[in-house]
Amino acid sequence: MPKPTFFNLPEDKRDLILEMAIEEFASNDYESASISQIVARAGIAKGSFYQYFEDKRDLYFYLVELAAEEKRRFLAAHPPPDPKMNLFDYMRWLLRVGLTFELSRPKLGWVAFRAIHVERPFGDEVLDHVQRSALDYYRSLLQMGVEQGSVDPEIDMDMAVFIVSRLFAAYGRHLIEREQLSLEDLDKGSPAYRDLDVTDMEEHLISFLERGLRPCPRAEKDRPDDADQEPAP
Amino acid sequence: MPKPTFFNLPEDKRDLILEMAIEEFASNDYESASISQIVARAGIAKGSFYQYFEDKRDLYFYLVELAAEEKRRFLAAHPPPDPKMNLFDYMRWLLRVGLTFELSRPKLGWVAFRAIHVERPFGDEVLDHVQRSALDYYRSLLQMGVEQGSVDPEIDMDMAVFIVSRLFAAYGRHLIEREQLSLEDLDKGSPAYRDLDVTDMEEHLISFLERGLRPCPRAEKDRPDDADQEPAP
DNA sequence: CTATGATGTGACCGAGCGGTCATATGACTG
DNA sequence: CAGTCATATGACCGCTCGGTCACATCATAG
Repeated sequence: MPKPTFFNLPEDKRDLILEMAIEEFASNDYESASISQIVARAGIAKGSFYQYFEDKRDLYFYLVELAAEEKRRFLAAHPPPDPKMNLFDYMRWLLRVGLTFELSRPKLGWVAFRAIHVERPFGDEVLDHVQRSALDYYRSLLQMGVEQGSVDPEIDMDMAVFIVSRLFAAYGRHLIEREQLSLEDLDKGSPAYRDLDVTDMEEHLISFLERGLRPCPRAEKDRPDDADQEPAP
Repeated sequence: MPKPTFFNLPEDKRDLILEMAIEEFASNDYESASISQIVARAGIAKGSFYQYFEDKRDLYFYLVELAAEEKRRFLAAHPPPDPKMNLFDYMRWLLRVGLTFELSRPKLGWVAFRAIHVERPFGDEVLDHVQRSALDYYRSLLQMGVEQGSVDPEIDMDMAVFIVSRLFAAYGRHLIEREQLSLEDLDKGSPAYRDLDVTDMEEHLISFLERGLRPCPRAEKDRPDDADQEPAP
């Protein structure tokens, strides 16, 4: 955790430092992210940085937790209209709010993506529970879908979690790349992306998931015998 | 491209250098991948390295092209039993062969993953065509599926390509992480993964894709009016 | 043998890194 | 005023980096 000194800082200064840190860790590996760059861009002395954080790793862990925390806060601040809605309507909401978050804090999104999917500079020490809690969230959603009757109970739950989590996680970055949106512009709150109409994409993805997950009226296709869903690993 | 000197090397030595280079670029960013580490592990002098490659970037580009080329070769060496088979059977084959490749050369897979999905140290200079050709491959597959009648022609093609490519790309890494397979062991040809029975996972993924993509006998659900597939962006 | 040209080598260079520390600054206390 | 304490600073340290270069090695040709 950052030292108390950091939290005693005026908010502007603290935010500026965090912004520069996020930018650095969003565009570089843990190894190549440079404290020297961060302090230079934030306009503080190297020594000051080490009054705020124990070391590089301290900052890194803080940023990753921050990313998770901010996303949680964002979701909580934009709750679905009806908490008991149909699973796929709920997913449509989740996809939309998740995208809005990713478009407004794209660099924070990259920090999390790197931490979860590309590098683990300190083993699974911290990340593990962040990733796991996201997966558990999807799992409970899908479980709810099964109970609602909107998800086929024959579906393999692990596979369903894999599919939904990967597609949802990739969705934002895919859209950013496809539309060639600039992370800088997005971060500055550029209104550019508001011109985007994503309802079609959203609809295509959700309706694909619905077709793939919902109970299937026809028999389980051509392999009717091995439909067990968890053949003890 | 590497200098002629590199290709004049005895095969063992060349392969050893490449193996160490792949290992380094698989576990590090472009920036943090270290030539010093590579030459140390390969047992050659720093000066020798620069007889073989122009510079770090030369090696990097070569490795990325190599990864793409090796995967193409692997697919070509394990062709599907019947080239005219049903789309989803074809996908089952592709998933299986792709997984086998990823399990036998996992580090090469990481080099490609980093290059395509996490970093572009030199703009889109080289990678673009590698990624694009993979996407075009999936697109033509799906197009074929439409013509076969196994894919719903109403499906949005871009979304379908997104879904299939992301899931296929994530599948191998997901399995490696889930089973906690060691990249070292896999690279050494450890037989460990042969004990794995992946047919169930495979079947779950493919049958999910089939449900999601196949023509839907029922009406287009509850939003029958806006079924256009590309409302000019 | 010598001469030549390709290949191998590691000390060396300037730069940037994470991190430290003696010192400076400034606000508050008495 | 002096004394104290939290904070700010940048020169500095040891290290590693990508890359270079003068030189060593060696096979072949004459």
